[in-house]
Amino acid sequence: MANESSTDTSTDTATDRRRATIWEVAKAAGVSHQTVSRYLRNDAKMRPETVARVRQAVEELDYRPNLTARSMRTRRSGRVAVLLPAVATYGPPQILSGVMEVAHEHGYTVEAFSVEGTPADRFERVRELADSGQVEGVLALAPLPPGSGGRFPERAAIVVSADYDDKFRGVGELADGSPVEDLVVRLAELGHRRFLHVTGALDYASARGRRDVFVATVERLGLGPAQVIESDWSAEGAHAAVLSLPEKDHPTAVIAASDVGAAGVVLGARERGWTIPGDLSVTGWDNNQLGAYLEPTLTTVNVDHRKLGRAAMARLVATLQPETAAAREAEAASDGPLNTIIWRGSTGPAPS
Amino acid sequence: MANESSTDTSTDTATDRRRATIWEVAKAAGVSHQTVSRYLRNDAKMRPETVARVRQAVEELDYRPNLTARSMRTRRSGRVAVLLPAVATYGPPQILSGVMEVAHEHGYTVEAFSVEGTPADRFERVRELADSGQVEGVLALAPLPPGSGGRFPERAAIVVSADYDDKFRGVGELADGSPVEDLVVRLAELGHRRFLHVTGALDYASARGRRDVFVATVERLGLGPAQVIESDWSAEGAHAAVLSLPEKDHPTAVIAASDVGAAGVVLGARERGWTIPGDLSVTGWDNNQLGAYLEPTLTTVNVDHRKLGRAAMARLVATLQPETAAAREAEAASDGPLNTIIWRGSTGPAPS
DNA sequence: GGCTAGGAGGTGATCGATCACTTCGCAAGG
DNA sequence: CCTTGCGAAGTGATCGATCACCTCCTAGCC
Repeated sequence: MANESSTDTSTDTATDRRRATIWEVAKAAGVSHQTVSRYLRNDAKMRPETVARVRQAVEELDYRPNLTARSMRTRRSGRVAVLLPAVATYGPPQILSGVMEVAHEHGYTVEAFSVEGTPADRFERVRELADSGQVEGVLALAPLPPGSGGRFPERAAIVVSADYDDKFRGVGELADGSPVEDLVVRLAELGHRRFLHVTGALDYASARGRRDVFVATVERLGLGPAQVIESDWSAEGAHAAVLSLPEKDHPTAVIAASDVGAAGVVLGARERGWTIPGDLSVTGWDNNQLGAYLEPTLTTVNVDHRKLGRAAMARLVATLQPETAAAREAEAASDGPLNTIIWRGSTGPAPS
Repeated sequence: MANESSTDTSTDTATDRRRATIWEVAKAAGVSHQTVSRYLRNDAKMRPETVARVRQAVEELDYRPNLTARSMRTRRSGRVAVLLPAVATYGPPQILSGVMEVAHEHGYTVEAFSVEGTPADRFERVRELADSGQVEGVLALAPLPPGSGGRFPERAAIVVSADYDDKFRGVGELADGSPVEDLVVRLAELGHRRFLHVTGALDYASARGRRDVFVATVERLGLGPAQVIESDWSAEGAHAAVLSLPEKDHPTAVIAASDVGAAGVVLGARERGWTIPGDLSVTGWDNNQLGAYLEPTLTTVNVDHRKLGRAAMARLVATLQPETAAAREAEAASDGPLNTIIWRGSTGPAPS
């Protein structure tokens, strides 16, 4: 509403007032340009008096190093590219916050790219970026085609393809499906014996991860062959899955791969006359804010997206600067839990 | 799960295989470096034969222009900065998608920054960015302090502070509160006469915008002094607001500033024994996916975030390249609606 | 034939920093 | 007294493009 929006400074001011160069600073300080350069790079071997003179000149002229010139000479751009999926319908910005935090902490600036299309398209884009020499590294927050790992015979840029998929659902070491194990174990303690997992779209690595953990856990607990119905994150898919269940000996606990899917499960259960959590316990994933206001309130998994982003960029930085690998360790060590389960009203003891 | 994650190319390959320069291309093509430069810049006045020779040399050497060197000479970085709020809990990535789309369409790369703290901190950061000469423009997707508009006496970079606030809720010309008017009018047609608006946090421009439109519309329709209760986007605040209403002649329609707030309203109404939409109609904002699964399903406002982002960057580009201002017009003209109301079960005729 | 116009391409300077050497000055050691 | 060593600062080359200006050549015209 206020008119503070859309402000442009007069372009002429911009043009004629050029920033001072290292030479001008040198002249003002009565030293050589190289001495100024030393000052900028914090070279230890300078007389305090000289340092002071340069410092003053820098301040008077409001000098700032031209990073373009610097990076031309040093052949280091100090930039990393982050590839974001273009079509993310879900995908918290906190992940990007975490990414930027770590990048800036290590002196990198972040260039954002988005890319439409298939994983193959993305792969091509990443190659291009890595090959362009514009950036030192590429962090792909969208999945690349399976097996593209070894296929980066490119130049300067190093690629870390993080384990995220199109919807920013984390998988792999960063955010694996392990909470599924906790969910199943706890529900088993509550007496549940027949479990069902309604998956996300299985071309998503995270969906596969959750399914795999589910299957492994159910079998480990000796709860018979795991029941899995493939779906696609949507409520409709989960809804249909519930309707397809047999009336007799139907599952009493459903692990959905998303909150939206869980909502579909609840809807389907209602239509079949099953009460929740009386006849059926349901869990979701994502901690959607409205989950606490569903009827019943929804048990879900909360994901610390910022931490996810931090870990991803820490990995890239560690690859770029092996000597700073300590950073990555530190990052890994700073673990509070990445995922926490929030138990609410949609889960309860198994029906007797 | 797959081991395609975290891949680093051998650094030595990166180091020794330097990209060919314009000079090497020139030598290979048997022309001068300047001719190669002409070829790159698509200079019209070249003999087709020469063009072919250069083209072949470029391909053979897999040459690509060093953009750092170019931008050093041309003094144009081709980069714009986008300032993202660090703490956004809500804030769809589609907005960033839209921003990047338009930037890339116009040949800019996008540098992402986030910033913690107060609007004043952000303002300082924007100044710094604009002043650094690193970027040609800054797009602030977080609000700056009121009145900071005229205070950018900086160099090259031009600043457009878009009308977004900490939670990416759009306001102003891009996404004003006008859907509020439609909501109120339609509900009035359904017989409602006593309206209540539960605001978002009023330091957010978008919250103020929605409130202002609400007040204006209610008064225009002659529905008496508008009833407004200040809240903060949260469910708790909205919940408390409902509990504070009088039993007699309470409002029959509540416009909440967010879906979460609407959920709080619904909860409060339940506790008071009011049915929805029988005794009370409720509307939200944001089109949270779970809104369709609340009891009752939630009427809400869907916002086209990608379009929002496109419009914002189009504005910046138009400022940077006034001659291309056509772009902005085109962007503005390509309007499907930015906001659409989704009517669902939480709204209905006024109680008789 | 001579002169001009303009197409096509070449030459050298330049952008603003860092790097690799060189130089200067002073003190310690032989 | 000369040499050596080293701290401190200076000189010139360099990164890879573009810009400004110059040269060459040929066609066209009087």
